[in-house]
Amino acid sequence: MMLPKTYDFDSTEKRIYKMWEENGYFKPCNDPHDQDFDPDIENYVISIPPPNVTGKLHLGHPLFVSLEDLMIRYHRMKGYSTLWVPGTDHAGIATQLQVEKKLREEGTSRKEIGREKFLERTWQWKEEHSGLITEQIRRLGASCDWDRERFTMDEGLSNAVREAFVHLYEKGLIYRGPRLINWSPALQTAVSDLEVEHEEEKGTLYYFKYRIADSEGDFIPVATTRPETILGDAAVAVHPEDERFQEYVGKNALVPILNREIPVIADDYVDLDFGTGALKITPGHDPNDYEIGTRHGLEVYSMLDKEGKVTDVGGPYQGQDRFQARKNLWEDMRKKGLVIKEEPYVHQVPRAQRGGEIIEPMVSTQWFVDIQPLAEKALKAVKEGEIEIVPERFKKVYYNWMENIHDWCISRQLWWGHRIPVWYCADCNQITVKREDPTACEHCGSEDIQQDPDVLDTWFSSGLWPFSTLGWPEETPDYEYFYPTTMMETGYDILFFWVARMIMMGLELTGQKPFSTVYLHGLVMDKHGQKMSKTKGNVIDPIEVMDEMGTDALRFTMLVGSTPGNNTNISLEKVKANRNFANKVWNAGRYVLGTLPDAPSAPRNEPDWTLADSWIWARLQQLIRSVERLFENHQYGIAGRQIYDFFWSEFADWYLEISKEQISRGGDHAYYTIETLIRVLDISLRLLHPFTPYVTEELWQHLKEAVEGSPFADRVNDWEDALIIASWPETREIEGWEAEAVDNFEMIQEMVRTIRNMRAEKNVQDGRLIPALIASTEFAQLFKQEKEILAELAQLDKDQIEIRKELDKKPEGHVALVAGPVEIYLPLADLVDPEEEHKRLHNELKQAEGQIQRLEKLIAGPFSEKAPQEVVEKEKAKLDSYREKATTIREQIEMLKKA
RNA sequence: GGGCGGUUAGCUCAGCUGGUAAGAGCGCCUCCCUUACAAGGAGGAGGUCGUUGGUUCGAGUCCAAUACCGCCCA
Repeated sequence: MMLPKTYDFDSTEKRIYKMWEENGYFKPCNDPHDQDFDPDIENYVISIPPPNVTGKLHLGHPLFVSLEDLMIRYHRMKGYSTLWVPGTDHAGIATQLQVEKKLREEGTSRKEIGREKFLERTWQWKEEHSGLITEQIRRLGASCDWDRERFTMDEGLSNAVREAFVHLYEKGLIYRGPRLINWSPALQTAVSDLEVEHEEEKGTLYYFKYRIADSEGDFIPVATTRPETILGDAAVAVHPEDERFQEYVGKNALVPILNREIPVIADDYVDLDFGTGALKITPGHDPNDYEIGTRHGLEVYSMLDKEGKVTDVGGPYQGQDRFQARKNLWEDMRKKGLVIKEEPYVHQVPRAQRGGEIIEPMVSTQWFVDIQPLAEKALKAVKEGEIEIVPERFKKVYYNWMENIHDWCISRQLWWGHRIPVWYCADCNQITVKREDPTACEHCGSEDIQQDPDVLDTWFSSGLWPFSTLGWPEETPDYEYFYPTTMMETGYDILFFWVARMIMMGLELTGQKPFSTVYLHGLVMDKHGQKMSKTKGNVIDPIEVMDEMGTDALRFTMLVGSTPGNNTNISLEKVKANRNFANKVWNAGRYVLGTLPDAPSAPRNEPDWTLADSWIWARLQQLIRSVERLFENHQYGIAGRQIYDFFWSEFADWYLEISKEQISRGGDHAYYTIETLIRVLDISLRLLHPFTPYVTEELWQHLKEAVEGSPFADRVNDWEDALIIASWPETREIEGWEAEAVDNFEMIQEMVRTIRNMRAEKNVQDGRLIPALIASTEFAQLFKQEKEILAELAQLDKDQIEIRKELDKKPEGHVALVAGPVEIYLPLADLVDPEEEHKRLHNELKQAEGQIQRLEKLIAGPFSEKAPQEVVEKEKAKLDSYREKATTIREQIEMLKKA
């Protein structure tokens, strides 16, 4: 069968994916649901970081999918019972916003249609859109077990959420109360600290007078970036050691316009050098002030309502929008002579991660997780090495966050999500917290109970993901066998959102770590390291990329372009280069398949391996060992690059070319060369499979089929039905012959390069075979043996190659070349310009002499004594070869002079 | 304010356990559409590895300062 000249990913990918899935290759090879299940077989489990159920693929997805799929495929080939659990989360805010937008377009709203109807619509929306993202993940080649796909709002996972909530509540780790939280006036919900971003923005610093009560004319100057919050001030604070304001401490100050009396307090939180050195304290609207307020027992005034409008606390400004009130109040204060000055000022503005609206810190009654006890355990698990974090530096970040953690506000004033399992009794005012929906108050039996209207933070449910997806709280077979999971692979940007919370929840709820290793990847940026955004117009759509260049190209780009924990800059040029690589693999495969018909049906003798055979085999074994070591250290990018280099620069560029000559000899040479081609290609495809699954599977299938119909049919007896489940190449011990083979082959390579170089320099026409005279004491034997190969690769006339141990006389009219200790003479008399030759040889001599000098100095120095013997020997050998080379060049120059 | 990362060829980046005049892809220059591949082949130009100091026989790699860029936390 003839393969197309170019790898056609378009016609391949869908077919291959379907074949994998239909054959059940994505399922664990040892499944607790099977008859012959063996609980002792080692497993390897990843739960996917669930993407937003109604989301669309962006470049972050190919990165994590490629990495996780690589880990899974590698371990599957190694024989682990691998399970990759796919799924999506309900993304409370994002999804609700999408549906609300839709409703708006229809001229209605969520409030208008009511909760029940709204949820119906949202489920409908989810059904319509959830297919997209999973379809796209499939397209990336993800080998996850789709039969185990989960969604955070599935029945099972909802039970898990409920169990978690009630468990924590019963343990006293969940409480409800008024606290300062981050409020989003536009979304009309509380959000957690993590969902607020602090951006530096230009603003104004407003200076004004805080008058002292009963002390006409006295005032404390105060500066603020948010004058409207003056309405909620509860104190004026000065530094205890600040002499300027000492006399006022203990007295009262008058809130501008409102004339409310508030105390002047001393607290060393105040920065003496900032602003005026005095601070207004607004416990109801600033986290730091809230803490100071708690310390000093200050009143908490809430001067803004949930829509960001001034409350009755603000007296005359009641009902005004927060920004309007700022203007009006400031204007009124100016009229009263309380304004000192304004100056431009850059300050941190809290904005909603979603939507970018300015977040309003305010006091609100919400549900919280008492996080300290959970954090302690989570901290310990990482500190004691029970959970490994890669790269290691993120451990510090993790510790720092865990050690300064704040209670987690988990209630959201949304409709889309897990409703809080708490019921309030209208009769006795007590609350009922239940795993099953109650029909009556558990305290007084009243049936007049109402469920809390709020839902839980989406991250509350995703924090349970590694175990809820396996069936927890039920002790399912999956949960028992696959939990704890092995690897948590995700972006470092959600270390806190996700990883940290999963560790806390996992340890608390299951009593076990949720996973052994955390691997954090970086973010995907554009080719200049800029964040991709619609406004910058630098967004790359992965779907388009796959359409144009294939999935393997995109995956390989992601994998080799990334270093753990570092951002990855991606550009179409890079993807293109890797598309070319996929095509290279394809064509090398085509070539190997094409050689099979030339193979004799059986060898006559035991194999007599050529230098090239030995070399490529030694290099391949080296590669396998290296890849193994790199995979163990999670250095997937480097591993990929090494495989790429081996395949292209050694296998394709050298061995394939040499094989043509060896096959043309026929007989055993042809037989064993073709066998080597098959073996090296097979192993290369196996190594490459986790990186570029499609092209390797497709090609491997062709290879298998072709070999089955060839004299080598018995070689594929132990090949599995598909590459995806084929065994991973095993590392072999070094047998001792390898180093010499590699050294000798490298000598051949140097010879060939030297001659090619000269051909190019002298513009010798491609295809023109030239004679050569080669002299080397050490390598004459080798060259005689490899004469055909040399001729083939350097385009020499093999009948006119003369190889000698030494020359009694240098030939005239030749171009003289030196490759290491070897002299080469090419009879290019017509092309030789003595002057030019002299210059060239002189340059080479100069270079060699430079090296000699450097090495002599090195060896004469303390290096010889202090460096390991091996390294010293290597340098000495180098020196010798440079000396030889220099001598040869000098002789050649002499020769040239005579001519 | 605390912490982290980056700074290597024109561009984008590798460089794992320090080993000896630095690698890749793209771009550039010369030649070649040879029966695996022009999405290719052969050859070439191009870098005092941000700066300064230190450790070491030996530093792009380890340590310390410093500059610039970026990120996280407060």
